[in-house]
Amino acid sequence: MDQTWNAPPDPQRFDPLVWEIARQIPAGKVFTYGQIAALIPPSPGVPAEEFGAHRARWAGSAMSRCPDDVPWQRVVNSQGKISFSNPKMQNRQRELLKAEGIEFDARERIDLAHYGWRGPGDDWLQAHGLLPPEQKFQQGSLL
DNA sequence: CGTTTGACTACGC
DNA sequence: CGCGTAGCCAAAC
Repeated sequence: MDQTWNAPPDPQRFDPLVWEIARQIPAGKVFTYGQIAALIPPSPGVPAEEFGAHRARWAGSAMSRCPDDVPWQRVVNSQGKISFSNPKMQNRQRELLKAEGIEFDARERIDLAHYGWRGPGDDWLQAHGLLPPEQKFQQGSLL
């Protein structure tokens, strides 16, 4: 539970981008915190290395504050597991995902190879000022 | 005002 | 494959 650095230096820019990307995730698919964050350009003044080291957690932080129209249940961690520590919330997310046709294995894990979303199209990314195709997912090594 | 508590991930055992 | 650790902030109690 050592959370370290919870929020980006520019949540006003970062958070809305996280939410907008999450809104693109289709029902029946899931995306990870790290994958969302990997599409966002580094915050001004933050070294790429440092940004990469914390962005996934920052994405989680942004999701904790997301507007009602964001399908928050479709965002899981890099292991394909639900990231809530609160059991009540874990159940809520699991039920919502099951209702969308997503299956969990015996260890409460989702098979990302099968249910993982491939991400927004390059055209969409470009239109939203996000990372160009050649940099997509390549910043750091996070998922 | 000190403590507790987090929607993460990679990596080493 | 499961479990612990680093990272070392900040808002809510």
